[in-house]
Amino acid sequence: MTPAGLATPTAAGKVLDVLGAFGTQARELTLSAIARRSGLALSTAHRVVAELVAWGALERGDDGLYRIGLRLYEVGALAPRGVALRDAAMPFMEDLYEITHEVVQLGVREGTELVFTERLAGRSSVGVHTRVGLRFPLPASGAGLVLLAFAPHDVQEAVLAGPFQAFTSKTITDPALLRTRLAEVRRSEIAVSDGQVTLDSLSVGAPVRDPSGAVVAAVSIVVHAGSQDASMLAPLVLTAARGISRSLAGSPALRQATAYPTSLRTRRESS
Amino acid sequence: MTPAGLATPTAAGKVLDVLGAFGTQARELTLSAIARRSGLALSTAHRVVAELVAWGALERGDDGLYRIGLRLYEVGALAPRGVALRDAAMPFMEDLYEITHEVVQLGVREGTELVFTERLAGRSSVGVHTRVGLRFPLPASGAGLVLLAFAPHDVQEAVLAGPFQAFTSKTITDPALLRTRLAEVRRSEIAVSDGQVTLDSLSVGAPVRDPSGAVVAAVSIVVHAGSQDASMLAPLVLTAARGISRSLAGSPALRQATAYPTSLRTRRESS
DNA sequence: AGCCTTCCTTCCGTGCGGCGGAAGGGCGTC
DNA sequence: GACGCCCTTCCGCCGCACGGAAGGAAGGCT
Repeated sequence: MTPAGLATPTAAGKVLDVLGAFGTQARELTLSAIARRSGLALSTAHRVVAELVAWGALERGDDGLYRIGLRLYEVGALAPRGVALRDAAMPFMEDLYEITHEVVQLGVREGTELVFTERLAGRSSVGVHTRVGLRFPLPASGAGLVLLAFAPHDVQEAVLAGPFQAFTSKTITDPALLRTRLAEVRRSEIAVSDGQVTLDSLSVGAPVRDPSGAVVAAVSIVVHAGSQDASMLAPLVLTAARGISRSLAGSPALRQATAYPTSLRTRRESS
Repeated sequence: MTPAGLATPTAAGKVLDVLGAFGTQARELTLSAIARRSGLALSTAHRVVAELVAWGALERGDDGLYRIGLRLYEVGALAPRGVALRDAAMPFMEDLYEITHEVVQLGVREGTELVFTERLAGRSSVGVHTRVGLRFPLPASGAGLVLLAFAPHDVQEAVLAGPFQAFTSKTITDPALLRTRLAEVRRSEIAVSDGQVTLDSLSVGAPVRDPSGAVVAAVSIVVHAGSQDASMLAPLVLTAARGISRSLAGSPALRQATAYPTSLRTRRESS
C-alpha cells in the first residue's frame, strides 16, 4: 500500500503515514515494521506511535505488536459512507444472497476508483478476488460502471482520458465505446460487465441513491459468465438497490454530499 | 467528548484532537466547529483538516461540511477488537435476541472503562440508554463486572481504589463487597447486575475468550428487573459467550494480546 | 557459551515547519 | 446596508519535531 520511503515532511502527515502502514495484510506490526512501511525514522515512529497509543488510536498487545485501537474503530464507524450505508444495505444484500447464493457486493466511489465496502459470499459462489477495502478501476466492473455513469463530469473525463487497465480481452479500453455504455447505464439504471474482470465472471450493478437522488453507492452481484439466469438478475439487483435507497431515506444518518438544503449549513456546534 | 480548550502542544496530537472532535452527536462539522471542539486555532485547524482531507481521513461534502472519510473507516475496520470480534459475535447475538427479544450487548474493556461495541435491541426491549461507542464504569453492569473480574490486577486495584459512581441505591460502592462479587464471577463465569444502573433493569453477562483463554470481551443481556426468567438467562448468555469464543478460535483474524507463542514475534514485514 | 541479529528505548542539538494573529472575501440574515 | 459567521491566505517568530547515535534486552544460530 504505502510504498515506503516517501516520508511526509509535515508532522500531521507522519501520523497518517503510520496509520497507512496498516492494511488487511498487516493488521499487527512491530514498531520497526511501522517505521519501515511508513518511511519514518525509527525514533520518529516511536514518538508518534506512543502518542497514538496514549490516545487510543493504536493498541499495544502484551506481545509488543501494535494494532489498530478501539478508539479509531469508533471514529471510523462515524463515516457516513461506512456504517450508515452498511446498516441500510445489509438486509437487502442478505435477501439477494439468499435468493441467488452468488457474490453480492456493495461499493462506493473514491476519486477515480471503486472501493468495495461490503461483501457477502458463500462457498459455492464464483471465486472472485475482491475483498472489503479493495480498490479497483471504475470501468471494469458492474458496480464501477454504475458509479462512473453517475459521477461528476470531471471524474468521468479524468477516467475517459486516463490509461485503461485491461484485465481481459473483453475489458473496455475504447473511450467512445465507454461513453456509449455509460449513457446506457444512466438510462437503464443497470450496468452489466461481462468478462471484463475475469473471462469467466459476469457482474450486474445498480445505483443506490441518497434522499436527494444523488448516487452514493452501487450494489452488484457476480455470477459465472454464461449462466442463463443473467438476464433475470437485473430486476433483482435493481430492486435491492431501490430498497437500500429507500432505507437510506428513512435513517437520518446518511445525508450525503451533494444536495443539502442550504439552511442546514447554519447548524451550530456547542463548544 | 473533547472538552475543548485543551489544545495539545504536540503536532501529532492536533490531528487526534481533530478526529476527537467528531462523535456520534457530531458526524458532520464545519471547519470552525472542528476548531472550537478541538480547541485549535482556526488557522491551525484549517491546515490540519486540509491534510486529513488530502489523505482521505476526512471528506468534505459539497455543502462544506466535513465528515469522517472512507479511508479512516477502512483503517478502523482493521481493529481486532472491532470487526473481527463483531463478525464472530453477531450470529450468536442474533440467536440470543431471537430467543429472548431483549437487549443484547457486546462490550470490551478499555482501561478502567467498559465500551459497548455492538448492540441488538427490538422495540419491546428495556429502554436502555447505552449505545455503541458509549463508555461506562466497569463495576455497574453485568458486562463490566465480567471484564473487571478477568482484568489484570493493576486494573482491578485501580478501580477498587478509585471513586465509585453510584447510579442507584443498589450500585456497589463498597470495595470489599466488590471483591467478593468479582471472585464469584470468576468462579461462575457469570455476572449479574441487578438494579445497579437503573433500578428497573437487570443485566447478565458472560466472558468471551480468545484462543489463549484470555477474556477479550463480554456479552450481556438486559431485561426488566423482577422478570422471573432472570435465572434462565445465565445458561443462554453463557452458551452464547462460549459459542463466540469458539468462533474466535476458528477465525484467524483475532489473536489478541496476552499469549502469543513467542516465535510469532519474529514475523517480518517487507519494506 | 558466544556472537549476531532484531528489536525497543532514550537522549540531545540543530533547524525547519508548525503556530496563530490578522486581514480579506463570500454569503445570509436581520 | 450592516452585522455575523464562515472560510481562506499570509507571514514572522518560536518551539518542538527530527533523526543520528548509543545503550540494552531478548532470542536464534553455530
